[in-house]
Amino acid sequence: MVTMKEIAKQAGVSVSTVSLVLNNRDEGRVKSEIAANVRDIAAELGYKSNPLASSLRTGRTHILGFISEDVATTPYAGGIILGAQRAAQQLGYMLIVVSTDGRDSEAKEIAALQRYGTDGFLYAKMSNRLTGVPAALKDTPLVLVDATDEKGIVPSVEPDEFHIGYDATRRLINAGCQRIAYIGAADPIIAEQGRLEGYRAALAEAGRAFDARLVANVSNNEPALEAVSALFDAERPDGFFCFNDARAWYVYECAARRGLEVGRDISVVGVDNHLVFADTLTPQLTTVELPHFEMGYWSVAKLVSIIENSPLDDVEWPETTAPLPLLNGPMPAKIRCTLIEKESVRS
Amino acid sequence: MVTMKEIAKQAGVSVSTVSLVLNNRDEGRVKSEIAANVRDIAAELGYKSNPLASSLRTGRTHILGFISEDVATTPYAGGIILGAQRAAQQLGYMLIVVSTDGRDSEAKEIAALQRYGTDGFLYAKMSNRLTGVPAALKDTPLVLVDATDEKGIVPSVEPDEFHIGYDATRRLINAGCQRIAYIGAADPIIAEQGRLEGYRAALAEAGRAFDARLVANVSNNEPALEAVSALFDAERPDGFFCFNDARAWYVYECAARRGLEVGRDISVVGVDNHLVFADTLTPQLTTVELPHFEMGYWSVAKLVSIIENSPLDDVEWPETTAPLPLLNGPMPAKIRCTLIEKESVRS
DNA sequence: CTGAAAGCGCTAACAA
DNA sequence: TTGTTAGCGCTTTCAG
Repeated sequence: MVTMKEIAKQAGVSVSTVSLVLNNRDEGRVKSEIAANVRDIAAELGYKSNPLASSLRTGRTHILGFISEDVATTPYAGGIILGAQRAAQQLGYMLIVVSTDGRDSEAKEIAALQRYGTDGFLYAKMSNRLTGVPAALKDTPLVLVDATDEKGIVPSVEPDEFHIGYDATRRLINAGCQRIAYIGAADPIIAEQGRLEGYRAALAEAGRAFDARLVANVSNNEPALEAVSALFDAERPDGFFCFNDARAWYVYECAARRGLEVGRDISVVGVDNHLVFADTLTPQLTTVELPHFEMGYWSVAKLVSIIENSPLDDVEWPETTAPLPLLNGPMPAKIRCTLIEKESVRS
Repeated sequence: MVTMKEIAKQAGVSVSTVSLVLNNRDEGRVKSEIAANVRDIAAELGYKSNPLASSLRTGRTHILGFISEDVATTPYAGGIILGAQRAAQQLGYMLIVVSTDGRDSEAKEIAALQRYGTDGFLYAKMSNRLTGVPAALKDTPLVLVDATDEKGIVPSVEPDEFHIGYDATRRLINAGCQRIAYIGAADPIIAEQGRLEGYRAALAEAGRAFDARLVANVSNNEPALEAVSALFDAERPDGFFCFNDARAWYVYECAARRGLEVGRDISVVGVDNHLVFADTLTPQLTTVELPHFEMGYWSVAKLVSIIENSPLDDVEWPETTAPLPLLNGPMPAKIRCTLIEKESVRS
């Protein structure tokens, strides 16, 4: 590893000058030719700053901690982490991801991260839950990811749940479905409430009455299949909006057993958690894509803006697939979901 | 953060004495009462070493890099990473996971990690592939995870693919299946070859002829379902060994369409990549569990033993579910897979 | 058995 | 405009 000392020697200047130049603090402090020379030598020698050494002095490690309960075990989280990592890399930070199983390991992991001088934390939960914040994180720069602070204090980045439900239901309406069922989640999470509201709003807008019999709230367990099965037979829906793709699987299974074909006899829209379905396996499923990558990216950008006390505006946005408008016409296609940013309440 | 300096002041000794004691290098160098006193004060004050500061002097950061191509995007990897993280934590290391999409980002990520003074690297691929090793990693302590070095130089930890195929097929034979199909992968990867060999060996051992018509090698794409469907109708197998659970899904779909019930009419064993199936969704699927957690754990333990030049024996093994023996009798159940450790060729 | 002192790579006052 | 110096927290000779 080439150090500033070596560059200083080669350039015939002192280390502090090199430090000034390489940190772009040389404006009006170092003669421009010297600065240029230093930069040249640094480039030539392939100098890479040693962030650990500088952290000792500055107290900034440029390390970010990403904490999630079980997120890292699910593919769902992959995109978020990828996006977070990309943002971190572009902004000159290193992301350390830890997934904690239970309450106890969480505190331990946080402590371990803090020993490494983490500059700030991302805290992620699955499926937009209301959540408390670990005490150890109170006094650190912090952004919640796909979660909402129950006290409304900590800033967060989360999906626009209402529009997920709204867009999905609109799509089914536009596809000509007459009886649209909602296969929801049994847990009291924000995602569930928001999506259900969106479903109702879309129905109302189309002048249709809400019918509670068309709604099944199920968990990820054995009886779920029976519940969906019962709904299938009792109500004979021709459209299904599913809370996630695990729920969509139940619909697929029921359809297969009844000789119904998805895409011809019934239409299904599921929110994509990447939990169950690969695209190739379920070609007829219309998925609402959660912008996981963007969620991760945005979260890190926001965290860094807090840490560096800089505006969020000038972060470079990654090239991303163009948002797909809500189309009339045949299924399937992708529906793009938007994100919400909740500001911190404390100024 | 409480520093050694403070402890030294409180104890009325110098920092170096504190350092000696807290690193357990005090034997015969520091009077035992003083040592005890220092330890007490450290505990009382809740002293945590600052690994970054010590790394400056020692050149060891106790940071490990975990690199994987796309592993982090798939749930498959979750267990590996969890295990790796656990081992790292127990051995006093911090694990930084980066997943690279393509070749270019890989080099960049490695460089970024190396700037943070990574002590060593884990390099993971999915499904046990033969792989080359990035040039930048040549001179670092390195262990391959679920992959095999094509040159046979770098040590690796990987599943025992042969036994996966063997155990799965045995299970189907013992369950009474007469015509056992193998739904394999189309890619030329070690996992595929090994599992197929295991399948053939189990058949041979049972005195059954290998029948190529019962084997379908498919990719994760649309035609796969047709291929499985064709096999279903042409050969009418009553047992299926599937390369992974994505392949098992095709079998489920085909069965559902034909009114066949898995667990009654046909038996299915799939290798568990957690890609498609949650246990609750496919109660009748017998899965060969890949010991992802253990693979991650073992890999890190091995890497650390290389870095610290210490024997692998005294690493504490995590409590793990007892291995399930191969049972005669009814399906379903779990089959446990063992791991192989390949030693480095260079002594 | 213990402490003083140097130094890891870098930054930030302060002098010059 | 540049260099000197001190110090971040820790480890490690080397004297005492």
